[in-house]
Amino acid sequence: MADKPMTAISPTRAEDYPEWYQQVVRAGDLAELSPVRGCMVIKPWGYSLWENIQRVLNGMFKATGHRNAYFPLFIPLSFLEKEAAHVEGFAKECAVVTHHRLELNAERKLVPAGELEEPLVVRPTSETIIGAMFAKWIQSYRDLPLLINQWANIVRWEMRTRLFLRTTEFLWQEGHTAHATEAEAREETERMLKVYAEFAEQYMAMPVIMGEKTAAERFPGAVATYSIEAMMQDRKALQAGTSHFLGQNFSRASEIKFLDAAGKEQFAWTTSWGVSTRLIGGMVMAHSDDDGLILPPRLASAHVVILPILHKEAVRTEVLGYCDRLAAELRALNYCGQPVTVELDTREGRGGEKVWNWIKKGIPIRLEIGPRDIAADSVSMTRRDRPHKERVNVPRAELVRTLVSKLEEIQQSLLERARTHRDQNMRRIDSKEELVRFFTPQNAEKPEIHGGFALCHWAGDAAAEAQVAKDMGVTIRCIPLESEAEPGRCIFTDQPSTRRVVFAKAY
RNA sequence: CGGGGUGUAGCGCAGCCUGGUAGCGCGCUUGGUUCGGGACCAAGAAGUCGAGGGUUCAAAUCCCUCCGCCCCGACCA
Repeated sequence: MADKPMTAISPTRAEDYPEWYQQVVRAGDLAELSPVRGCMVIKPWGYSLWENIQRVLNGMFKATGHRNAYFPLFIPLSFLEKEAAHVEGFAKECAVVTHHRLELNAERKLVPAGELEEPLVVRPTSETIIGAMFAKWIQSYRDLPLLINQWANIVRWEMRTRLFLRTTEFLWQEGHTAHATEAEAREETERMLKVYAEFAEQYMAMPVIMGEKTAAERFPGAVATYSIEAMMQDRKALQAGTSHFLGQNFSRASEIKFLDAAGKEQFAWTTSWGVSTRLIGGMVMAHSDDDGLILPPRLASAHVVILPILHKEAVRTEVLGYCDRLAAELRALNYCGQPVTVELDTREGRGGEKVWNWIKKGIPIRLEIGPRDIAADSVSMTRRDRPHKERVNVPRAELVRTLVSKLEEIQQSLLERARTHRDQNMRRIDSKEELVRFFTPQNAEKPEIHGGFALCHWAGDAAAEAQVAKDMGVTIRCIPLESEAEPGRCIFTDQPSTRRVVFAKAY
């Protein structure tokens, strides 16, 4: 029996997808678990992904008229109590600060001493505290719309955590806006959802479905919640971003009132929307393979690595000099409005080991340069989206001329690959039996990758929705916004339905 | 919070059943040979065996208590 091909990551996706994911994150040096339960340390290679995400999204938020601000980490308990549904949704996962001082006791142990009059909640989201400030800032219709965003950390005390996908503390961005009319607020909700969808597809190379959440999946306190849903390589759905139309629920709770042009007092209409470091987990699961990370060039921590081949002492200086000059020339190039980023790996050590190191880190392009290449004034290039053996020699001048378009080719090939994968695993399903078959693995002991997105008619029956979630762990991910209206009958209740919704297992 | 598992060197593990004072692989350090795709040889550093208590001449090993972590479930971006 032949051995299976050696892979840098073990287990492979097919063998054990969740474990593969953890190993890819670790081997790619993105993040690791911290001494604090459920919290992660994001390492430099992973954090630069977040910096790139921030940079691009910030530009998109500014372009749509938003401004950044910062609100406190601590929220008075009483603020959270103001909106009934909101309380219910978040109370169970709040971290609470009750003391403000530590003292040494007789055993030389630090113990909390000064009890707070009112406990402070570490923000699980900031609607209430931002609402309190909005109430002060808004008096007139001339103060509207108010379009604010903040980059912040959030704490939600989750039972189970996974690196990037669900951690106790995570980084995110939350936009909060207030408007004079319902129509304007609804428009904003949709606008930002589209910003997220564009970002996911154009930058993360991750195709998404935009849709509205059912009541069961709605943000606590929202009138309507919308999301972008992406399919991971194990065919499960990842909610990658949300946008909420909050109606007047929070403006009533926080008394965000204004005088309209007719001099009449009205409650403002608000929205909120966010994406988090979860996006990084999504990017990993959308593109990486059994040899580790594959990063989309537009967000990659770096674009190119140059690996000088330095075996012979005699030519060492010459090789390094050549590589330095090439690195400088490549850095002067522009990709997607940013300078091309180049890593020059001059570490000691065997070439093969270093090469695999960069494969696992997912860098889009590797260049190996030794005396033979220099003699020919060419470099040996390998693309992370192609097989590792597929190495091409490119004349140096041509490399410099075509590097940017190569990066863009990789970006597009990743998007195409992800789109094909999603489309191949998205199916119209017209009976409950077929749905059960679709989401039932062949091997119940050790479920293989199965299922996908099932497009089914559903007439809005919450009981049927809850039942399928309980029986199979399958939920309605969203009611797609861009699908064609199509009359049909609910696969559970046989009631008339106007359009299909997306059923899937989810993260 | 319920069910299951696990804790021994930086990481991954063996040793425990049948007590005798610490071992393997990877990594790390040093030297050498190698080197155009995951090298090899040699020497070395590194562990209060999760914590506390008990039994014993003797405990990683047996007994009791506590703690951490992981997986499954309920909850979630």
